[in-house]
Amino acid sequence: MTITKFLTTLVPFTGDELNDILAHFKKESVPKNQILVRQGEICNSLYYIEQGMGRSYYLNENGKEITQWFFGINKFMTSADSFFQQSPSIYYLEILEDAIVYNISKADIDQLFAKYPKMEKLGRLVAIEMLTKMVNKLNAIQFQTARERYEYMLAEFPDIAYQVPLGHIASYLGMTQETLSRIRKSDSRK
Amino acid sequence: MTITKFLTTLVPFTGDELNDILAHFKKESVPKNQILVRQGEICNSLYYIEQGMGRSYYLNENGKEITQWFFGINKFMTSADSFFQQSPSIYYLEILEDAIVYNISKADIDQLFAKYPKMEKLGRLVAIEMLTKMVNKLNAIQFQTARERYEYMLAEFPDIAYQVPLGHIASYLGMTQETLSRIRKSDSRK
DNA sequence: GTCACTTTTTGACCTATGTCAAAGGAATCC
DNA sequence: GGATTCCTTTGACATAGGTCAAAAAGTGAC
Repeated sequence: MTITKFLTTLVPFTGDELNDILAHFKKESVPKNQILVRQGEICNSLYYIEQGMGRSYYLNENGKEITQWFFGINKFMTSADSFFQQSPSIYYLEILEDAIVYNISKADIDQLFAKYPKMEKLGRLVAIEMLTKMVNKLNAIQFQTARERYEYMLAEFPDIAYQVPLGHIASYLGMTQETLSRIRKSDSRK
Repeated sequence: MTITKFLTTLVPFTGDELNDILAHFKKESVPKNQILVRQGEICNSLYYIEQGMGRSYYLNENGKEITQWFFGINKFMTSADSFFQQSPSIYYLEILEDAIVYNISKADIDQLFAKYPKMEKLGRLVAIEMLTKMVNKLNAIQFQTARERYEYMLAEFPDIAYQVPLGHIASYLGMTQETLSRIRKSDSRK
C-alpha cells in the first residue's frame, strides 16, 4: 500500500490536502542494520514504512538489548515520546530489513497539525491504535505463560516472527532466548 | 483542580470555547463500588475525575478480577477502545471511592472534535500521555521482579497504593496477593 | 458486642522459567 | 572456502514466585 492510500483510508483527505501533506514527507531507502535514532538523542523524524521492518529497543542495566516494539509494513515508526515531547529517546530505532520509508520532521508535522484539523484527527487515531496494541501486549505479557506470549507474537506480527533473530523476539516477549528456543522446538514436534 | 483549569493547562482554549465545551459535560456524583460499564457493553461516556478514584478490570478465564488500570484525580477514565471505536468493552469500569466526575458522551465529544481543532489536539495529547504511561507499565511488568513492580506502582500511583484492596493492586501488577503481602511485610521491616 | 463476611497474612510445597556453560549451525568477510 | 563472528540449541541446576490451605485480622450490620 502506498502512503497516499494509507492516509486516505484513515481520514478522507482531498487531493490538494494530500499533495500538500505528502510534500512534507521525504522518501528514503534505509539499509538493514541502520540505526535511525540512538538512546539519549532526540528523535526528530516520524517514519512511515513502505517496505522493510524495524524495531525499537533499549539497553538494560546489564547492557542487554531489550526489544520494545516491532514496526512492519504500513506502520509509523518513531520513538513516540521523544518525537512528540522532543525529549531524549529511551529507545534505539533500528531497521532490521532493507527498507523504504517516508520521513517527516517534528516541525513539519506540527505545521500540518496546525493547518489541517484532519491531521490532528489522523494523529489521534494513530495514537489510539498504538495504545490499543500496547494494551494487548501488556495483557499478553502480564498473565500468560511463555508459550502463550509467543502465540500472541505470532498473531500480532505474523510476518515478522520468522524473519528476525530469536533473541530480538525473546526480549520483546520478556523471556530468555533459551526458553523461546525450547518453545519453538516443542511446537515443531506437534 | 477544576476541569476548566485542567483543560486550559493542556490547550489554550478561549473563554467562549471553554463554555461551549463544558456545556457538554455533565457533573455527577458516583458512590463507591458503582460499576460504570460492564464487560461486553459499549462504553458511551468519557469521565473526568474531579474527586475519588476508579479502576478498570476484566475477568480472566478463571473468573478472577484482573485490574487493568487505576484512574486518579484529574484524569480521564473510560474504556478507551470501546469508547472510541464504539465496540464492546473488554473491561469493567468501577468507582473505588466516592467520586465527582464530569461525563461526556461519544456523540458530544465527536461534535466537539469536529468543531474545534483544539479538541482534536487535546484528544491527541491525552492519548499520547496514556500511551506513555502504558509503555512505562509494560516495561515495569516485563522485566522487573515483583518487588520492583510494586515500587513502580508506588511511584506511579502514590495516592492510590494505600487506599485500595491488596488484591486489586496485586492483579494490576501481575502477581498474586500472597506475593504482594510478603513484599509489603518485608518492606515494613526496613 | 457478636455474627458474618471480607481481606490479609502465613506456611509448606511445587513448577515454570531463569542462569550458566558449552556445543552446533549459519552467515559474512576477505 | 576457511576463518571469524554471530545465532541457536541443549543440558544441568537454581530460584522467584505460584498454588493451596488455613489462620488471623479487619469491617460492617444489627
